[in-house]
Amino acid sequence: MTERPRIRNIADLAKIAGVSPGTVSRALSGAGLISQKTRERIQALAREHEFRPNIMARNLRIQRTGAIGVLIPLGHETGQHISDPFFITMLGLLADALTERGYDLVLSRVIPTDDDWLERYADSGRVDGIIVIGQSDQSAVLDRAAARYRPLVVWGGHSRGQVHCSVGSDNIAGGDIAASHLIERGCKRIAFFGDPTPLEIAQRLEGCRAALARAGLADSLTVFPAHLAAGANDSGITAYLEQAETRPDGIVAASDVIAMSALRALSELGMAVPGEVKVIGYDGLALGEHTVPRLSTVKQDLTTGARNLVDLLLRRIAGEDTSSVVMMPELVVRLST
Amino acid sequence: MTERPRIRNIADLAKIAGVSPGTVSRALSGAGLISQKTRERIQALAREHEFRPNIMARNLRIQRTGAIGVLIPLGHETGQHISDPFFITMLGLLADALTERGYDLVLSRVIPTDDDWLERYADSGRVDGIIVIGQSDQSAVLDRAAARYRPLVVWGGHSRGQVHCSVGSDNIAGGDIAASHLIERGCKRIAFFGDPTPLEIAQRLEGCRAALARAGLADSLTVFPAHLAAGANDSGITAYLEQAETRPDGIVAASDVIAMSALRALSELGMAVPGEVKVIGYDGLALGEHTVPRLSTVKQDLTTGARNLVDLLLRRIAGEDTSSVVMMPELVVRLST
DNA sequence: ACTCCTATCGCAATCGATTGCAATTGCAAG
DNA sequence: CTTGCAATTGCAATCGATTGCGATAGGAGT
Repeated sequence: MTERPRIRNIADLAKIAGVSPGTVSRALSGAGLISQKTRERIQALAREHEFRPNIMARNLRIQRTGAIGVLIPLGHETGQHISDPFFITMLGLLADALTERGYDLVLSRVIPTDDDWLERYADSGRVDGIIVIGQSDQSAVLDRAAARYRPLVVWGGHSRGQVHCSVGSDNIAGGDIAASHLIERGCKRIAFFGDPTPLEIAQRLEGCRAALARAGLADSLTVFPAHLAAGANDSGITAYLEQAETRPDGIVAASDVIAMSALRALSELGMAVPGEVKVIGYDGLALGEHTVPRLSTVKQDLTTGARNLVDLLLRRIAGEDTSSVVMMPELVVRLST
Repeated sequence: MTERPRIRNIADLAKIAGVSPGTVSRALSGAGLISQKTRERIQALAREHEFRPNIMARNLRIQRTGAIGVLIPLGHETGQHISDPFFITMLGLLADALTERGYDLVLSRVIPTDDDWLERYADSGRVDGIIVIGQSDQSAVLDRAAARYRPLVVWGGHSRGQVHCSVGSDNIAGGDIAASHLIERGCKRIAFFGDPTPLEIAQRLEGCRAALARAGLADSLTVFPAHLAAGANDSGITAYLEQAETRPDGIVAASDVIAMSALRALSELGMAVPGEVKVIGYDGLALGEHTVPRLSTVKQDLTTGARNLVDLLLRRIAGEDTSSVVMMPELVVRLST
């Protein structure tokens, strides 16, 4: 309607405005020494022509992509979807936190087949920094990459001597809280449902053990290595619960999703919750509000967790050196215990 | 260990190799006229020096970003998380399909405050194409954007006269299937749980109505506008079910998540499922396997859905013109009906 | 009116890879 | 040994925005 020649780049706009490309750049980027008048005039012109500076050119010149990679390693269970509601919750929170700080979130699922998937990704130059959700069984890989590639933070557990910067809740304390709660409720035969291959799960189990030891119930603990992924569990859990000699009166699930599977299995076996068996989950997902019965759980504050992840990452990108953050989990009592 | 001067760009490598930058480019990009010998020599050199061409420069020259934007508009329920397991399932499948085709997936949550969020995003130049998950109540916005911006596909319902290219299941047929199933099971007073503001939900309701009309039960349908988001429902659903005069004997839920809330509410009210009330969900998520009782549902094949989305989008990027795809949903009978 | 200073603006190099076109090399045929 | 042709390689422009440095214009001060 206005002009035929579409404005494709900053130079075109400069021509129309009768100034140099540099001036247009300064006018549009906000900062820079430039007079109020010309700035407003050029911005108005840009708006009128619906012109937006090319981001790729900007990225090249500025030497940053404006994107953060979020990686989800699926080390301990190949071939699975990200069916865990935990991920989406975290992902949504990260998306918010990153958008707020002006970054895009590029999502990549990774199935670690070799030992340098992380370093390859870091060197690919597609992102300015990396957030890894969950250590899975890749702690060594994470440590190696962190030694060389600075802008990297990880959601997960913290262990002594760990090189990479992590954010997560105190899994040992969390496991302790869960087990202690069941003990208070009178449980004597406690089972832990979860595969302790990933670091975090191992820590939760460790906390469990500690609580039981304090109560003199150390040898009453049984461990069933249920998978984290929804759906992979069910027949196994049912079979496990059917063995009368190991039938527990309290279950500490390594995640809310596992707890959910346990609840269903118990229901099908006709075992009352919390009457005969008490069940407590881990994570504090919204999901737990909808189970039958509502799920007691150990809640991690994922909102501040996501905020911490982004905060630490951006500080690392800025060159700062940051140390890991461990948050305290919190008991949420609902109706399953 | 080898050389001090780190190889930062293609020119450095060229110097070392004793060739021109152009030759290095050709050697590394795979294609291009170049002799076997030099290609292998240069590739070996690149590997040795751990050199990877700068992606941003490549993007600028090639005029493509190699990224696809996945947008999730949250039009009808502001301030919510993406707590819906449906999203994560779809997201995971999309991530796989896109990675397979060499694209990155950049995730953005959008809370539509104005009418041109989509066009702004499209013009931002950050991505080569856009996939929108769910029409929400933004059909008009989608249509307007689609008229101008080609590489755009949408997961959701299809309606006559729709401009944008969509992939989704036949929601009308799906609603029909759900209601018909309940009718076959002997239900007389059917309730639809779901807020029909989004197009897809409205279509499911329409299908429901059609099935009831055929059975002569047209005026027995009640609609409760439950929110899609988990957690927003519960008190409302319980209150609704407590009103004796409207107590249904069959519930068609607009999503599996809503169905899950319904199951829990029914359990708390002491109403047996499927004895007193039958419940059927919609989506076919893995989640449904873990509810008590296991959830009957109308399943959409999200795997081929995601594949279709990516396929159509890439063809649109290539300049082709594609029309919408409607897939047939499928009844999955479990134990809640 | 003249000098000086500074707030703005223009110029041109730069980021790093790609690619059309021209030049060179190699090889084989005559 | 020379010519011809084709396979490789080099050259240099290009993608579009940013920014340090130098130039200019405007105003202030005397």
